[in-house]
Amino acid sequence: MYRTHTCGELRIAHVGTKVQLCGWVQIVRKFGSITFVDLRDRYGITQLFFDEAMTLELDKQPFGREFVIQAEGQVIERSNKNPKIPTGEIEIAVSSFKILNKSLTPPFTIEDETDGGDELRMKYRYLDLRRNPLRRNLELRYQVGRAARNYLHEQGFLDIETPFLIRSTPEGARDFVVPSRMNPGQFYALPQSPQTFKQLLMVSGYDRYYQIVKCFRDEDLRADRQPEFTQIDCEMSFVEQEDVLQIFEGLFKHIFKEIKGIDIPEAFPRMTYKDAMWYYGNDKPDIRFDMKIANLKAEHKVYCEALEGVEFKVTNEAASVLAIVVPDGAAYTRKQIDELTEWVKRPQIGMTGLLHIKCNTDGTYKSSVDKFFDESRLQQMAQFCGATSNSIILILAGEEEKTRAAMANLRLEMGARLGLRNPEVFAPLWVVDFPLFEYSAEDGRYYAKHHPFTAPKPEQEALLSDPQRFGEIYANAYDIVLNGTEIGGGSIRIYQKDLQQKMFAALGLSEEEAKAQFGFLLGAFEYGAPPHGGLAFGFDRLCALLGGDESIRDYIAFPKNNAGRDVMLDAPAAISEVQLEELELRLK
RNA sequence: GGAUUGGUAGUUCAGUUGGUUAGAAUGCCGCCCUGUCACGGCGGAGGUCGCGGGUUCGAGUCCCGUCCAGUCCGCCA
Repeated sequence: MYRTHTCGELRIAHVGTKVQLCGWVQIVRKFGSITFVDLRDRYGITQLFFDEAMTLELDKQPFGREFVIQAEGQVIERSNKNPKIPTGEIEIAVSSFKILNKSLTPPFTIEDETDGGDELRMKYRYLDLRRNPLRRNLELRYQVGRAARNYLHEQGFLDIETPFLIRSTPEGARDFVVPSRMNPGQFYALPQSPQTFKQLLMVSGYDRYYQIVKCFRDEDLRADRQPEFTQIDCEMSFVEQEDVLQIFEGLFKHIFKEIKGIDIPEAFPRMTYKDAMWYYGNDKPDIRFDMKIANLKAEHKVYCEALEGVEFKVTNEAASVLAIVVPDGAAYTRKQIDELTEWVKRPQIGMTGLLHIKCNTDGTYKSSVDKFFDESRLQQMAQFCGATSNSIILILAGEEEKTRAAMANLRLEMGARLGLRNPEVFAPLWVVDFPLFEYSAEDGRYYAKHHPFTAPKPEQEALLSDPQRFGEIYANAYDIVLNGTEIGGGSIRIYQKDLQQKMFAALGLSEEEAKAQFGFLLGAFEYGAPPHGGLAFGFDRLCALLGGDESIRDYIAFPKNNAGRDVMLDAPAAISEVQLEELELRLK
């Protein structure tokens, strides 16, 4: 037996007990002829006391940080207690010890606030994972997964595995591909999601399915995007959108209750995609704070009459003129406004300028466009924006999509600056009624907004045969959004063969292509496919948000860097000539 | 594919207008210390300033290229 207790469990009540502990040496404090050693495992830290005789034993061999040791001794009450740690009232009077393994000096400190940079921490991930913050994150991840499984189990869902080696499809993200040795020149693809499999399971009658499952996308990465990531993937039969929203709102509330101890009794707010774009500039509004966008002008249509009949090129030539009201902003200095202007002019935002109107406490207005707008027009605009006294109205003007995206970013930035984006406040909502298609001007065609298996609103099915009106079609597709992050999305699916074929055709797939790539699904739809729908949650993102972080990297035990590399394994890497030959991949 | 920030001791960073022998903190090593827990005191070792080229009497510092890392845009149905 190596140990009788962990390093986190001994208390004053254990005094007198003979114990054996194992763990890593956090720090050695030599104090003349006696020695203190903090011994660490994932449960905590316990202080070991080496008296004069034991210190002499210690000094006989190299000993230092991160050595793995086993120590035996009696639990004694400390003469100087440490209230900062749970085991701080006791220590172990070591009577014998054994060095189980030595350690090099670690390249960074194994402490909550480490001195290690990101790159180093990634390279020595196994050391980084010894640190409390990472350990807590992985424990949180486990608990979130457990809560989800418990809830879904209670709701009668079955966890069914689906294959990782599947077929590449053209729609959506790039696939990771895997060459097949037994089928030279042919490739598997790793799934971007188990979408078609879960639909087939519905056809097979498994009417409530879920899986916490890895998905793979070969696209460029971000702080919240990894090439392999985990989804809580769910699908249900004989449901309408309302049923799906109810079940998964319940899942969400259950997770919040279990993980954060937060009760959310009321139903989540719902917002249409149109409203989200109109009032927040994107389809994942952060509703922890208000600051809605005022549409003075949108898609060349003027909504605020103050803009009419003014010889001002910037607003006249813009497709959109959007504004937000920043409370207490009337006192902004020239310097602050210039800095905000520079902020919106950064290439990532890409605006050419920022207009403002100060709404002073004395009822007067001072703006950067006084030359063009008289006092009454400024007042009219302020009223339109709902501006209160002592605020500043920030205005962006330009091309529709770009301006809307820029205003969404500016809104988030101002919210952050005003401290309105508290990570301990959670504001979930459903965004519903997504458009079925999204037009790509670059490719001159429509793409599925969600995916090609999403059903149009039933009353709009007929429009599928009229490409001129694709832009008008909406879907029973929905996202769940938390604090400005999309953490899940889904839809009611197509379950009739004819409709699915029409959808493929609308997306530019010929009948042959559709049959070659999705023949299995079309075939299945001929054998009694039930109406169904579902959704998938981004598990990594959900965990990061619950942990109060933006980046998902520290919620994944072994993540990749932003170039998709595993710097610990140094993967991806070249493979041998023999492997290349077996796979018939060698360039001849 | 693009924008941007960074790369200097094991680590985290500073390094002025281009100018003597490139610094600090921490870690590491040695000595001292019987109640520490961010222990303390004294001493010491530790550098191809990412790499290549250029400008210059002289480059950590300026220029060009390149590699690596971070953030963002494009991309991510």
